[in-house]
Amino acid sequence: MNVEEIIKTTKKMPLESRTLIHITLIHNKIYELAGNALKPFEVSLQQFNVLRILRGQQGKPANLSTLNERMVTKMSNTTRLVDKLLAKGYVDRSVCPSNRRKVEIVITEKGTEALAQMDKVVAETESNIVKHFSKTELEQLNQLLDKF
Amino acid sequence: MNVEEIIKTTKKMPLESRTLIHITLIHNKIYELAGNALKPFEVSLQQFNVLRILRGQQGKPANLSTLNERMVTKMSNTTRLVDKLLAKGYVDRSVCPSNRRKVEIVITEKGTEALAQMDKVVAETESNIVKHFSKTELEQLNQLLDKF
DNA sequence: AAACAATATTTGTATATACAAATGTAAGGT
DNA sequence: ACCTTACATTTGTATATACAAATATTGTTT
Repeated sequence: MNVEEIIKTTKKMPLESRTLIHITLIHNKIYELAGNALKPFEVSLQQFNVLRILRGQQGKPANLSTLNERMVTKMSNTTRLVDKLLAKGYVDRSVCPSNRRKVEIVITEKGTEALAQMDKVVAETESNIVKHFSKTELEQLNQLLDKF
Repeated sequence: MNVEEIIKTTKKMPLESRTLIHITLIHNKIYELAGNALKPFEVSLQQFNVLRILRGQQGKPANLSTLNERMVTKMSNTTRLVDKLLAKGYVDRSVCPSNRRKVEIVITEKGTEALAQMDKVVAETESNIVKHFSKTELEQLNQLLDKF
């Protein structure tokens, strides 16, 4: 990926700025490719993430706030995100009996099956995005990224 | 930045996935901090980028499509983005005399002045984000990111 | 020159996200 | 029991972005 070419500049920019623009460009690429991979399933990346979190619960229901703290969106939107998954039959939602303020969300059989399919295409896309990296380079990259 | 802590997982995830989640988290951080820095000026990051592109033109007007190809948004939204900057008096827009399909956008005096102020806070924010990196590390990071 | 295709931008609309306020429930103090 | 505060979620609304279609102008073909 050639930063200068993409943003069509010939000027030398400060290394700090270049780094941050670079990250943004890569993020856009990830977002676009993963989004495309998920398009056949009619779920957004965020919805896919929710499904993965729910699977990680291994049957144990998750509250909205639990989902929310593991994601990057606002609470109010998490509600609506779950609405979408509910409409597709991928999750169930019920009021928590011990604390009626909370809701309990679980992934359904249908959701689990769909998720397994999604995993395949997403994993493929991920490998494709990092295909130019050796294992050592990926490790180096992760160590550097940890410094942020 | 501790990926596992942020997304609250104890599981070991594949290095590929971890890398991409990492990038996403860093991008969110950049986006949030830069957005906050620009809030006092009431411009979005995208609007800031347009102003920078226009300044880079050094007086030469830019078409909408020129702006658009240097950005990450859709053409139709570039139109509306420029509308906002126009409303704030930061840019001028006129029909191109030689080809009336095109529009010519230039940054105004007011826009140039505001941009100079924005540059300061954004540069500060950028330095702050990469403050844990040495010059050599930033160079290494950029080389690795080029592989995407 | 009329008809058609290509280019540049705009408009309409659906979806996504951010922020503030409202709702319903639980817990603690008096 | 009543009042206040805190908690968990939802609703309302504004702004941002994506996608498709519409408009206006120019260039090309016959």
